[in-house]
Amino acid sequence: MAATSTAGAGATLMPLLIQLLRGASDLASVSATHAKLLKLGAATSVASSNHLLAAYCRCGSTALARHLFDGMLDRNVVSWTALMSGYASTGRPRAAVALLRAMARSGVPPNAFTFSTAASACARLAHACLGRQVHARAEVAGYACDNVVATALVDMYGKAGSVPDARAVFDAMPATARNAVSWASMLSVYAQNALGHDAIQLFAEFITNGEDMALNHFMLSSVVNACAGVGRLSIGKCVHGMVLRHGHEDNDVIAVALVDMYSKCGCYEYSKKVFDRIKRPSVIPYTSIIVATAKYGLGRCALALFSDMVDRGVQPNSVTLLGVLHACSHSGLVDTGLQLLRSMRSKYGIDPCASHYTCAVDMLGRAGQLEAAFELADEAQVDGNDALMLWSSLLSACRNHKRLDLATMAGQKASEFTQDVAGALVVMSNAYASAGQADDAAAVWSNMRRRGIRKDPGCSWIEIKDIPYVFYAGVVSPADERAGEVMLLLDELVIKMREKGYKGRIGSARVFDADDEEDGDHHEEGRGVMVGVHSEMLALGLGLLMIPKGMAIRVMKNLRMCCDCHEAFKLISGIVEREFVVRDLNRFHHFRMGSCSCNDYW
DNA sequence: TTAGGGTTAG
Repeated sequence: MAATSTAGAGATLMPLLIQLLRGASDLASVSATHAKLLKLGAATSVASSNHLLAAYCRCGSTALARHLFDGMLDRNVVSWTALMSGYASTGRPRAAVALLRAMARSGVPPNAFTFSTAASACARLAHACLGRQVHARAEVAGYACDNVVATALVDMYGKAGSVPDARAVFDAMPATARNAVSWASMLSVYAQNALGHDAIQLFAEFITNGEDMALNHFMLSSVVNACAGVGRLSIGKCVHGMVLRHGHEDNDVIAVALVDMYSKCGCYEYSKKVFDRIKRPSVIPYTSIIVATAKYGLGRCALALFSDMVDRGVQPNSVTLLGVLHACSHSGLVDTGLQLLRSMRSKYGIDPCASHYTCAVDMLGRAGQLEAAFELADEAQVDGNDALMLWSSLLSACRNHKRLDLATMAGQKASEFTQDVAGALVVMSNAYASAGQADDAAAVWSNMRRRGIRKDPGCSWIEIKDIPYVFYAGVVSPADERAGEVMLLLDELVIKMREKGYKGRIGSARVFDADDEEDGDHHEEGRGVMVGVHSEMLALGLGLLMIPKGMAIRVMKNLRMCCDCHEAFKLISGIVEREFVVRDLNRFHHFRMGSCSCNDYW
């Protein structure tokens, strides 16, 4: 009789206890509820065990969840999937994938929940091979066309860097199955894989085809991110308008994306404005603005933002400190930077890693303290790709400071650490060239050509009336309507620059004098002629022709700007009395009235 | 029991 009454009480209490479990986020309350269920004799049913399992996973106790799972007499698909999800979300995605195999052996058939969880685990691993196996299993089981599974697969392929596979899964989804999440996932696949133009294209498609779906903050942040990557200011501004119209201006993730976008599009002031609107900035917004400030060469402002952040009790992370070091590096604040590197651990509890050392080595190298840079590089004790980066950066510092003896040493060190054949060859050819061994350098290049090894070509681009124009060094297609005009304009500018004493090159060949006999073959009606003109010069030329006076000309480049082009941009900004903003691989240069914001320290 | 977004040197 007593037993019946307990069972009766259990039946009444069960929904309440399940409700408690669903809302529980701390281990203590989950354990307490577990104890109550045991007391009621209701803890052994599959349903209640599954609720307990999920609750333990939610509060991060996968060990307890596993213990419970192992003791279950009967397990269904929910039990397996809940534990899998627990592993995936607590940093053990490999264990999650292993569970999928164990599940197959156990004979419990997986469902859509299982496959989307497994795909998400593979996404965390960024492991295309494992992901493909999950995809194949889902296909066989007939769940690959489920919209959640397909979306998880899109995300997985994207995170694993297989963009065409992601797109194929997205394209295979029936249009009616695609929802805001699937579109947003595909968009972020492009954005995360540095395919900003494709992301923007997809966004345009979404706006045209998917008007019935609400434009959500995930999509907005991804597309802002894409605009940042490719420097499409006009689209970025347009999306900012959408952010405001859809009421997402208080979303911190979008705000950070906007800070980053404006900064990467050369509009530091807008970037700062967006940052200043964030009510209580956390570490990521602070880091973002510090990095932006550093890239504009405003080292002291970046340091001020950093101390403001610390004063407000926001704990910096490893990326923040890298940003601060970067600020010191680009503003010549060597002592401050070194102090920070030495006190990272004691002050902020963060151990310097390869990236911090590389940044500090770069800072010393930039300042010409090459011996100290060598010592620090040796001290860093890094290997693999990190070491390649570290020594390559020191190599370029040695070259810039014309220390050819040290350049070959750094080049030798760098090439010890690379498996990338092309990378090693470029490093070595640079080292030879710096040491004045031009023949050796040329031999390396011809060896590369013979073996069909290529590096990505340098290019620059400029956006004019919402259209991006891309230029490669020395490549001006005669079919381009304005190519002739661009070359003519550059010719004229070079003559004016020469009058001001410019001796540099703006291409792979020197700028010729009209009376330069040696290069007489290139003469054309007595005018100086340029061969292999650098891509940023071509972009600037088109900008000067097409962008109305009074508007700044913004040029993007995928490599570092060379010293000669830097000098040329300075002079031209004075000659034509216009402002230019150049975003190169590392930072910004703002040219105005014959000088640059970097004060020639970069 | 399932899917999506932010900062990172050279």
